Amino acid sequence: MDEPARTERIELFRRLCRERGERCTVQRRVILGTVLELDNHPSADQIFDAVDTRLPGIARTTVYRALDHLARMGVITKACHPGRVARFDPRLELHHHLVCLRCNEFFDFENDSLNKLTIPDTSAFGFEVNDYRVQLRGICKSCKEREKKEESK
Amino acid sequence: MDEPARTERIELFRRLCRERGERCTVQRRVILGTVLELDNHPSADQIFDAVDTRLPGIARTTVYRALDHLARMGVITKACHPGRVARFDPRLELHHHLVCLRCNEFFDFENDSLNKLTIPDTSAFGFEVNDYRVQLRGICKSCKEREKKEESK
DNA sequence: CGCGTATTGAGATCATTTCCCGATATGTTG
DNA sequence: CAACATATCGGGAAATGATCTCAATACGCG
Repeated sequence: MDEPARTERIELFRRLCRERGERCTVQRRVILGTVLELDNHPSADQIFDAVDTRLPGIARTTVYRALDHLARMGVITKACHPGRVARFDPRLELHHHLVCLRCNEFFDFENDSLNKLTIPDTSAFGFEVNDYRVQLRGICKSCKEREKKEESK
Repeated sequence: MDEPARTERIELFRRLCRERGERCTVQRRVILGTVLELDNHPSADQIFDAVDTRLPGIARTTVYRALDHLARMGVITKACHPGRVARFDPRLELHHHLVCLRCNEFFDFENDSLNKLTIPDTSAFGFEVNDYRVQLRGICKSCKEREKKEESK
């Protein structure tokens, strides 16, 4: 994400904090700024490494807590995927994912017609929908190549 | 899932194993049968507890390995969700999920129009799509109620 | 500027999953 | 249907990822 967009998102966070009486700490702002620079849906650990160069000595715990807070505030989101480590997504706008069922990796996927779905009525569940993601599930390029190689042995 | 459907799925597993030269062990069959009886997308731990009553003394490790194998064989799937423990889904047919971004819980959701999407072309990524899931992301009933209660304090 | 309170840092702890290796069971072949 | 080669199992240890606790600190309000 480019610099103006990052600044804008950080300002949004600042505004939301003020409105909701939440604290906009240095750590939270730097962590947010860092996530916005990473693509490929970084894990907490990758984010920690990147943040540690900007705020040396920051605690791992703080990163975990801040990421949770940022997600609760809606300025980043937690990604849905089949892997076991939490992964975060700086992209709030509608987009979709290719999910590999072999290696659990996932990739952004843009598609106009998938962006035009009408959100169905979920009130019977008392569930309030904010947005949606389509997950196209299958096998990624590198897993396919690896399996082909193993077969031919 | 009812008994005839479970038997059929286990037979499918047996057939696939034979075709692909994989071993169809007692443990794998019992673990598969158990997952098919559980709804609500059981975790490995819940599955272990349930299997332990049928094959007392089974190792936790075996359950983890078998679940992985069953997913690789395509007779169950790993679910995509924002939580940190792996969850498995006995349902192979097209269906969708309501995903709560507060508590990370998710629920099955059936919808005809969501079932009719045409799978877009992903060949540019070298990605082979098997099927898809739409995840409606938002806040579930109990989280909404809990937050309302906390607000009014 | 000063106060009350939420957040931070550090390390311990917990939960979940994976690894290692000797023992066992599976599927195949004669 | 017995014996063999090999993948899988069991058990315990280890790794990984996330959370808890509590004293010290810093944020935002007035």
